Amino acid sequence: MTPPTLADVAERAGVSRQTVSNAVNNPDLLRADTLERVQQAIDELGYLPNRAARNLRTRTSQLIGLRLSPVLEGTATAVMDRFVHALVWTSKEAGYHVLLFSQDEEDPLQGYDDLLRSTAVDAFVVTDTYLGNPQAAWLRRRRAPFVSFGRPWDDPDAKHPWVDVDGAAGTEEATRHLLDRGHELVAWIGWRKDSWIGEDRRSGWLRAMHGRGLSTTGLASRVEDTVSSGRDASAHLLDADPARRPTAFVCASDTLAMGVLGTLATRGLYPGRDIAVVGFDDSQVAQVVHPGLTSVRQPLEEAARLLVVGLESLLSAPLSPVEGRLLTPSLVVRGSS
Amino acid sequence: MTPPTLADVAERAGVSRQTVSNAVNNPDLLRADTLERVQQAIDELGYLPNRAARNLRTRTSQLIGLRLSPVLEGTATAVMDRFVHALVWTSKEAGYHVLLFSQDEEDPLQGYDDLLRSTAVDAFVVTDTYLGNPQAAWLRRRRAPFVSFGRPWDDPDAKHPWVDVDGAAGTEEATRHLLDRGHELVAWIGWRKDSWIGEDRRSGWLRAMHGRGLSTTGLASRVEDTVSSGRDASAHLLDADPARRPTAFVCASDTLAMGVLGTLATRGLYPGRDIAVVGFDDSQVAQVVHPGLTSVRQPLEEAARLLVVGLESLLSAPLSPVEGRLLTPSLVVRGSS
DNA sequence: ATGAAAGCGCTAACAT
DNA sequence: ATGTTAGCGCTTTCAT
Repeated sequence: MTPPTLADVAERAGVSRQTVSNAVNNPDLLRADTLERVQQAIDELGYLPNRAARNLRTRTSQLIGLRLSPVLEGTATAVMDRFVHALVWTSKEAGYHVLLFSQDEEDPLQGYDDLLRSTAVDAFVVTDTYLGNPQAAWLRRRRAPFVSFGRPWDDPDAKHPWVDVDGAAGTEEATRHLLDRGHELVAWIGWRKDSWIGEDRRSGWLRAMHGRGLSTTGLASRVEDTVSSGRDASAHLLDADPARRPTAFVCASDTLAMGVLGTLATRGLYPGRDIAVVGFDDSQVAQVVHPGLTSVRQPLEEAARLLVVGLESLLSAPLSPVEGRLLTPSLVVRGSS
Repeated sequence: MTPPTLADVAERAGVSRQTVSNAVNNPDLLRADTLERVQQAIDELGYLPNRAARNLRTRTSQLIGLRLSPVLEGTATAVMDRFVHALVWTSKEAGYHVLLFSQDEEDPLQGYDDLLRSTAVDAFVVTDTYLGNPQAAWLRRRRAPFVSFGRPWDDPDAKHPWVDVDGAAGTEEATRHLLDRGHELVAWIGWRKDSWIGEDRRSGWLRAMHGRGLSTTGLASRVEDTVSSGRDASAHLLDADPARRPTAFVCASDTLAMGVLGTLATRGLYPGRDIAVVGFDDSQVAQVVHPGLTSVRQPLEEAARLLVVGLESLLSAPLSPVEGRLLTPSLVVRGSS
C-alpha cells in the first residue's frame, strides 16, 4: 500500500541503506556491479525517494513558487499562459516543479512570506515588476532567492537575476515593418505615462520614426489598456487632422489593437488594405481574428529557460555575479499589415 | 538565518515542543492562558511549521497535482487559464497548493507516476477526460486519489468525483436565444463525431431546433477545431442551398466562431445584423473582437470549488460515496447576436 | 492540560 | 567501496 522505501531496496539488494542512497545520488561512488544490483532492486520495486523525507534532510523542496496574477477579462493577455507553460517545462528539465499560489487580497506579500517561512519553496519567479511593486524589494530584504521576469525598473542596484524582453526593439521592428511598406503616418497607441513598460515600447516607435526623419506630431495617444480605449483613440486620431491622418497604427498591446480593428470595422475600413495595424504580445486573439493581427511576439520559452538557469546558479552559488538578460522579440506578420 | 522551529517557540514560551504542536494543530487541548503564551511566542518569532517535516510525519503534502496541457496556438482556448486560477484560489482556501507538471513526450502517465511514487502530491485534478485518455483508468487502478473536471465519458462505473459543464444545455440556450430573436435557419458548426464533448454540445442545438419543430437538414457541419475550418464550413453552408441559407450560426467553440466571423468579414456581412454568431467558452477572443462574440460561458469558478470539495472528502474519507456534478453554463450575449 | 519518547524516510559525516 | 550513526522538524502515541 505504501511506496517502497530506501530500506526495502537495501534489503532486496543486500546492501545498506546508505549504499542505496549513494546509488541514487552519487552513483560514481559505487562499484559497477553493486550499482547494477541496487539499480535492479530499485527498478523491481519501483522505488522513488520520498519527497518529504528528502526535503527535510536536504532543506530544499525542489519547488519554485509562482504567483498567478488574476485573469484580466476583456483583455488579450496571452503572455502568462504561455510563460507558465514554458516555465513548467524548463523547470522540469532542471528537476524542479512549479508551485502556484494566488494573491492575498489585503496583503500582497502574504503568499510569499508564508511559503518562505514554511520552507515550502526554494525560490520564486516574480513576474510583476511594474513600478511600485513591493515584492522584489521585499524579497531582497528578506534575502529570499528569486529571479524576475521583467527588469527592476525602479531599482538600479537590484541584485537578483532577471530576464526581460526588449519592448522598444519590438515596437521599433513593428514600426520599421510598416515604414518599409510605404507608410509614413504611423500612429502610436500606448499606455499612460506612468507605465515604464509602456514608455519603453513607445520609445521604439519614436526611434523608428525619427530614424527615418519622420515627424510624430499628432500621431501619439496614451490611454488605458482596454479595447474601448483603443477604439476611441484610433477614431480620434483618424478624425483629427486630415492632412496627417494615420495610415497605420502600432499599439502597445493586442487589446488596444483590437480596439483599432473595431474602429475600422465600424467604418467599413479593411485592416491591412486600408489601414495597417500592429499589436503586441501575439495573443490568441491576434492569431484567430480576421484577417490576422500582426503582432510582436515575446520569446517566452527562452525567457523561462534563462530564468531557470539563473535560479539554478542562484541556488547553487548564492553569491555568484548577478546578471540581467534582455531578449529581442520577433514580429509575426499577418493580414492586418 | 534558518526559520524558527517548534523547539524555539517552546523554549521562548517555556513549554514543551509538544505543547506548541498542540497549540498549532489542536488548540482546544490547551488551557487558555497557555495557548495565549504560546501564540505570542509564535507571533514574535514568526513561526510557521516546516513543511517538509510536517509532510514527512503526516504523510501528506498539501499539494494538488495538475498537469498543464500544452498551449494550443491558433485557437481560442481561454478555459484552462481561468480554470487554473480558480483552482489555485479555492485550493488555497482549503489549505492546499497547486503543483504544476507537464506532459512527458513519450509516456503520458510518467508525470503522474513519478509524483505518486515520490509522494509529492496528495491528489490530482485531471482535466482531459476525452475519449481514449488513459489517465483516469490508470489512476483508478493505481488507487490514486483524483477528481476530474470532465465526465468519465467512456467509463460508466467510474468511482471518482467529477464535475463537468452541461455543454448541451449551453448550446440549447444559445440556440433558443437565436430562435427567440426570429432566426429559423440556425446552423451548427461542431467537431468531428469522435468527440463526445462535441456531440454533447451538438445535441443541445438539435434539441432546441426540434423543440420548435424546425428541421436541421443541411444545417450542420462537423469539422476540426481550427479557425480555417470554421471559415470554410460557414462559407459552404452559406453557399449550399439558397432556400435554406443559415441566418445564424451556433459553434462548438469560439475558435470556430472566429472562422465564421472571418467569412462574414470577407463577404462584407456584419455580424449581429446580417448574420448572427454564437461561440462557446467565452474566451478573451470573444470578449475583445468587434462587435463582441456572444458565447457560452462555463462556470469554472464553481467547478473548481466543487472539485476541491470532492478532493477534500476523498482525502478525508476515501470510501465516501462518489458523486458527479453537472453545472449549467450561461450565455453571454454580445454584438454578434 | 502538559510532557516524554519514538519515529516518519532520508542523507551528511564519519568510520571501516 | 560500503556500513554505522545521527539527526533534519514534526506529530502520534502514551504517560503523567
